[in-house]
Amino acid sequence: MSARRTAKEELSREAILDTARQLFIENGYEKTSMRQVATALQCSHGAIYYHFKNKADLFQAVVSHDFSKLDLLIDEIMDTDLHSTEKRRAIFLKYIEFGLQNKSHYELMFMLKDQEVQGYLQMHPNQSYEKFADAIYTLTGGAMTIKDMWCLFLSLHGFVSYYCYTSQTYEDVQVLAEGHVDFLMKGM
Amino acid sequence: MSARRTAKEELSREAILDTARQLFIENGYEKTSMRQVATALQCSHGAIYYHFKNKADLFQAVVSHDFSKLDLLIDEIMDTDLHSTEKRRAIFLKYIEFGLQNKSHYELMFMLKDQEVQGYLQMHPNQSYEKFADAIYTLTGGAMTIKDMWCLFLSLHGFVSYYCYTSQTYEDVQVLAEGHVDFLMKGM
DNA sequence: CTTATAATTAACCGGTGTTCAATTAAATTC
DNA sequence: GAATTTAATTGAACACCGGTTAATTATAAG
Repeated sequence: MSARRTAKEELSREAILDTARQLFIENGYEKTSMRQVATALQCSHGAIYYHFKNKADLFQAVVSHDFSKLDLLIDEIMDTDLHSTEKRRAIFLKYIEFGLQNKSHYELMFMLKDQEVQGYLQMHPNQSYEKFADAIYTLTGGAMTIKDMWCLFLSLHGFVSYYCYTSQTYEDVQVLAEGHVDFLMKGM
Repeated sequence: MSARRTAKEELSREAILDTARQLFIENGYEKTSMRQVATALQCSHGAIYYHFKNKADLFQAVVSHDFSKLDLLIDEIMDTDLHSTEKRRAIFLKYIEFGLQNKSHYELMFMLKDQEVQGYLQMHPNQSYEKFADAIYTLTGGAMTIKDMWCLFLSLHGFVSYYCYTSQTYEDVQVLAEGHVDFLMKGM
């Protein structure tokens, strides 16, 4: 193969990010290798190092881009004209969906303590909880205590956290997720 | 060094288990190597293979031993003469206490992603849940659905899982734990 | 034509789980 | 007590895989 691709086939930063994202999400940080990413991109593993300093840097780039997605999803729901109870239900479910469709991101936010990556990522894990709590607080008209909101959050987190460690996708456990959300709303 | 140790310094299965447990707990499954275990034991890495078939087998042996602890704690509560509602509360709280007082064990039991080991291990978390579910089922006189029980379990798991990744001890979050249990019992 | 750019490839270095012939201590037999 | 057998341990070797670097080469741009 030629030592440099033709213009149209040039490796773009975006293409690397997209492929890396997919693999990180699928297999997690540690079980995704630069060589895997390169193979999936059909390029050499060395090429990636032209665009990203190292593996942690690549991961950081992927995650920091996706980090605002959850906030956006919550905003979207808040902007619908659903009834507030339904909005609440939708947010709970969306939270689970997001967590399980971005398992490795979720791990990073709430569960990972890898020092190698930690150095690169100075983010607040509770940032996404704040967004969540604000929304729920608004939707219940302030009728819910801070404490109960935290319990609710932890109970959702339990679902995500558990299924993060299985190979099941969100689609696989969607019905269970809906049941879990119903269970929690019953107690509110 | 001689090719075989003297009788008193012979490598015992128990010694390997104890050292391996410590390392698995400290660093997790994937970041603990057979060579590390051997180094800590001051023996050769080959020696371990005389006592255990392979790494997953060693890990399995460590974890299966520790799993029975939780079952015992539940039995203890069931054998008290508390009222069934109080037993329920006590079991929930004990579950959290166990999880947070054995954070690394808990991680090993419920939060390990390794495919290689999950095959070996998946039986145990489920078995441990069965114990939990049986107890709750008995205490509610069969009034609770299987589904709701699983939700309850996941909601407890959420609490443990979250605080597993903080430096806080069970004592630090005991009040919060009691609140969480109350929150969940309210919804039952 | 020259230069900057972007890709390839080999290589380095350290790590992994696992196997196995060789070795030695202990146990058993004579 | 000596000879033999058995059991436990060693350490080298195997066959990988990992991140990262650097020299090299081919393309595009100026």
